[in-house]
Amino acid sequence: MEIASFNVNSIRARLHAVPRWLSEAKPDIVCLQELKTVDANFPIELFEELGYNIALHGQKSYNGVAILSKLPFEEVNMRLPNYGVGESEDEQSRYLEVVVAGENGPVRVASIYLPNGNPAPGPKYDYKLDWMVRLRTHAEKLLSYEEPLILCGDYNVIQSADDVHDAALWADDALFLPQTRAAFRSILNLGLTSAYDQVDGRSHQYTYWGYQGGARPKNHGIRIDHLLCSAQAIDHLKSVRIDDHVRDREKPSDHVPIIGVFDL
DNA sequence: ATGGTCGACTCTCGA
Repeated sequence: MEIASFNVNSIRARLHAVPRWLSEAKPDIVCLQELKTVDANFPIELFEELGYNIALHGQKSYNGVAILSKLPFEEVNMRLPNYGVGESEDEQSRYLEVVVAGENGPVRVASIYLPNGNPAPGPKYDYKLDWMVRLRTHAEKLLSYEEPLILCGDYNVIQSADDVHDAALWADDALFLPQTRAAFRSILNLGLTSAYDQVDGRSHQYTYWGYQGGARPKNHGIRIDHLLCSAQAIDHLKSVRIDDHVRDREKPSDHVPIIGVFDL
């Protein structure tokens, strides 16, 4: 089973780029982020024609997540539960979770668009940190099921200096502040492994290059898109890749897909 | 010499 994460930066601006990549890569499950549209304007038929079932949690203008799956959904859950942290409801569309039937039992997959948090400090940064606490609490609950679990998404976290071309330039950014990295580590420390880190002998590649200042040709990128895996998932991981060539095509997203191949 | 980000949406904000 091939499972991918792809922040598309507006699904309607990517009506060529996303289907093209899907028809080449043929992943079984794709977690999309930053749809930037309501469900009614999502191009459902385009992806159904490629053989996908679609779970949607859109929002006008900002955010929005979806999961495309060749396997039917056994369960679909929108929004992170509040767990008594921060605001009363998770009103921004940033979390969608499904269960599909794998060959050896259920596989739980989530599409996550973690808040950016800039400028920090400030209310947006507080929202990011609160959201990370809620995600941690929820991940702890999901891990208790002892199932293959893959939390895919744009985490908006630069985990280490190896994941950025010039750490000094990002020192004060919400994606790289020590508090952000500590919150991310505490999620990993529950027992989740980033699929990419599991593959030996690879120097860190990036998953995002901004549109400004020739970031892509200069390779001024960051690695912020991850597949976080439970033990029951990581034990079945065969390979991981980042399809960074799609960043050089016409009208690209600023992110590229990351794909994990699992024996599940 | 000029312009040097893009997307959604009213034109400025978010990333």
